[in-house]
Parts: sequence; structure tokens; C-alpha cells
Amino acid sequence: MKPYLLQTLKELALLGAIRNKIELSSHELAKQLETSQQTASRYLLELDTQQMITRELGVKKQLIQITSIGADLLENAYLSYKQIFDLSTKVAFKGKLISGMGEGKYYTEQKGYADQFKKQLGFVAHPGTFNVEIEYIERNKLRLLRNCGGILINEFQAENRTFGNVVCFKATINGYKGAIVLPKRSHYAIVLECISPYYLREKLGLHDGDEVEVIVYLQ
Amino acid sequence: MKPYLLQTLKELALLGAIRNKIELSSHELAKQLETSQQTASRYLLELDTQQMITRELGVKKQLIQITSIGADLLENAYLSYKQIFDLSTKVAFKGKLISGMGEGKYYTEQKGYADQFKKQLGFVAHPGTFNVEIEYIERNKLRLLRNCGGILINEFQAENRTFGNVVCFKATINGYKGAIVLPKRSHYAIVLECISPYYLREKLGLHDGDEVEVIVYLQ
DNA sequence: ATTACTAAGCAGCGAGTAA
DNA sequence: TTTACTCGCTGCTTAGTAA
Repeated sequence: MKPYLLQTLKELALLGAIRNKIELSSHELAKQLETSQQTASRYLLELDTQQMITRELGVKKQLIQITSIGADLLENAYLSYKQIFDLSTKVAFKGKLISGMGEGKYYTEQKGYADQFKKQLGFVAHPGTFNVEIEYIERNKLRLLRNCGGILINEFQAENRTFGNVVCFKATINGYKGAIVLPKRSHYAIVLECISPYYLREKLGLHDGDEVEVIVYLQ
Repeated sequence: MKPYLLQTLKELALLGAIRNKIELSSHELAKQLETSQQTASRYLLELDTQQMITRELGVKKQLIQITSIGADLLENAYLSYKQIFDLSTKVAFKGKLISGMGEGKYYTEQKGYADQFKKQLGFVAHPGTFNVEIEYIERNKLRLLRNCGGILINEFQAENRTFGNVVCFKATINGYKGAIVLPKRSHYAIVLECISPYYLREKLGLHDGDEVEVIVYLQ
């Protein structure tokens, strides 16, 4: 999607073209976009070709309406901005499934953790963790999790050692309910350890290396 | 503001660059934007020149953070999208001040209207209307008002005639509290008639032809 | 590995204009 | 008035490459 076409679509939407047909000449659009009539005309042609708008050309003006394809594009852009500014809600991560070394199973089976998961998250975690290595480009986002509180799981003693504090966030993993688990200590993990009431590998039919989307709910 | 720079800024913001410095190479950004490393590098230079981001170049990566100038730009874009999709809130109109023919004064001084304004809008309207001729390009938006209910002011009898139903919306006129008044009949008015507790011409120090912004609250 | 320069090529812009 | 074509020119893009 060319940025200037999205921009144009946005202007059309601001004039009400999502809900109604609007009467608009290429000259008027040009003024709005601070460009030439020719360029505005070309933009409209491009949007039309890509089926983002419908047009009815009259002798004087044209009636323009944004199609559902165009509206979807705008909505996506909107959701991005929402993610930026209404940070309270959620953050999406993309990554790929990797194997742990069995330690996930060891920890999640500790009664001290399991009982708290049940109480704080509302589900009994399937033994083991579902580990998603976050894409390089998205690792910056991980920092956000460190600044956003989350659900505290308290440390406890068992088997002659201490199991440390852990922070959780509710999450969905490819749409399935679950949570992510962050050891309070480790600073720059690039892996999200997910727990869930389901055996996710089976439920999602995924193997090592497959793409996974994790949506983390920050509050 | 070049559209592709806004797009770039948005991607940076999605990676958390409004609140934190993020570590990002031009190559990574290029992948994200689906362009070449050179172009991504140039974008970053441009954003830097225009003081929309700050950069700290290291040997390996660069630390990037969005400045308040950049964040303001993004916020404006966000607010536009908000206006498109969260239509429930408000619509902004631009236009210029024009004179009526005294009929605004005649109507607003009718007790039948004045009492209802007081009751429904919570203020005593200054006699007369403040008339704003909406810019050509924005006239499409006027249609939205027709589909959005508003506050009904009932018709009444006086002086041997009927004063018809009127619909109001709360509004601000260049920031001052007021309302707009739409006769239920007239179909495609291109003038917003505003009322306000203040004598707006004086309060705003405006004359015929001056630019005015009217923000209409739809609910 | 980086960033970012130069140079060449190509996409997009708008003046002029036809319909 | 409109829309939208052609075409010359500008400026954006990217390959190659230096640092």
C-alpha cells in the first residue's frame, strides 16, 4: 500500500466517504491534499483500480464512496495508532515456536506456582511452557512489558531452594487463552514463555520454527 | 509532511520509540517498511534533520527515540483516525464568519425557543446567531449531522404562526461553549448557525470573512 | 556487521491540453 | 466547468561501495 494512497483514503474518510457517497471534484481533493488537480485525479484512478473506492462520474463532479476493502485498510491503520497511544490495552508479538529444555515443565509443575496460576489467572496451566522466540525487529517491544506491572506470582520455598518472583500477563497465543510468564530477574529475555490451560502444540498443530502470534494484555 | 515519513514514524512508534530509545538498524527498519536499507537510512536521516527523532549512532546499531515534535505529528494523525471511526464523539468544521439578515435575532429572542435552549443546553443564548459558512470541501460532513439525532427543540405557536422543530448539537466555536441550531426542515444548509451564552463576535474579535472552527459534539 | 555516499535509473509530478 | 491524457522534468529509489 503506497503511503500517499492511504493518506488520500484518510482524507476521503474524513469527509464522510465511508458511510456515504460524497460529491467531490479532483480539484477540491487536490486543494485538500495540497497537490495538483492532475495528481489528485491520478490518486482517485489508482484507488479505483485497486477497488478501494467506487466512483460515479458525472458531468460536473464525481460521487465517491470507500469500499469495504478501503475501509479495512483504514481500520488497520487506525488500530496501529490505537496500539501506540492507547497502550493500556494490548501488545502484539510475532515470533516462532522453539523448544525449551524441559525446565518449563519442571517449574509449572511446582505446586507453589501452579496454585497461584490457578488463583490469579483463573486456569490450571498445562504442564510445560510454550516458548516463542520473538522476531528480532519486535524485541524492542519486550521492554514495554517490564514497565507495565502485570500479575505478580510470589516466590516460595520448596525442595530446599527458593523459586523466585514471577510476573504474568494474560495473553492469547494464536487466539487461544493463556498467559506469559516473565521471571522477575532475567533482564532481556527474547523468548516469551507462555502457559495455557491447553496443550498448545497439539491444539494449534504447530512445530518448532512455526510462526506464532502472541497478544499480551497489559492490564 | 511527506506521507512516507509519517509512515516511518508510525513504525518506530509501534516498536516503542515514543517512550524509550529503541535499538534498530537501518536494515531492520527496511525490512519492516518493505524497502531497501538505503532508503530506510535516508528516511532516518530526514526524520533526524526535521527533528522528529533523535539518534545515537553506535558501531553496530543506532538508538532511536521519537521527539515531542514527532509524537505530536503522530497524535494528530491518530486524532484524524479517531474522528473517522469513533464518530460518536465530535466533528470539526472550518468555515468563515458571515452576516445573517437579522432573522437569527428574531428567532433566538422568541421565548418559546429561548426557554428550551436554557433547559436543554444549560445556557441562556445571547440574542442572534453566529453564522459560519462551511468550507466547500467540508460540506459533505454536514450530512453526518442529519444522521445523528441531536437535541430536539420542539415547535410552538406564537405571534399567530408556528415556529418549527429545531435540532441542536452542543458545540464549541473557536473554543467557546455554544451550540449549533439546525432547522428540521432545511435540507442542505451550508451555514452552521451557532448560539452561545457569549456575544461571540466581540468575544472572539472577529469580522465577516474571518476563519472560524466549529467543533460539534454529536452526543 | 554497520551507516550513508554517489550515480543511474525510474516513478511520480504537474503544465498543457483534449474531450 | 469537469476528468484524465501526454510528456518533460524532478526527485525518490536502489545498486554499488567506502568507511
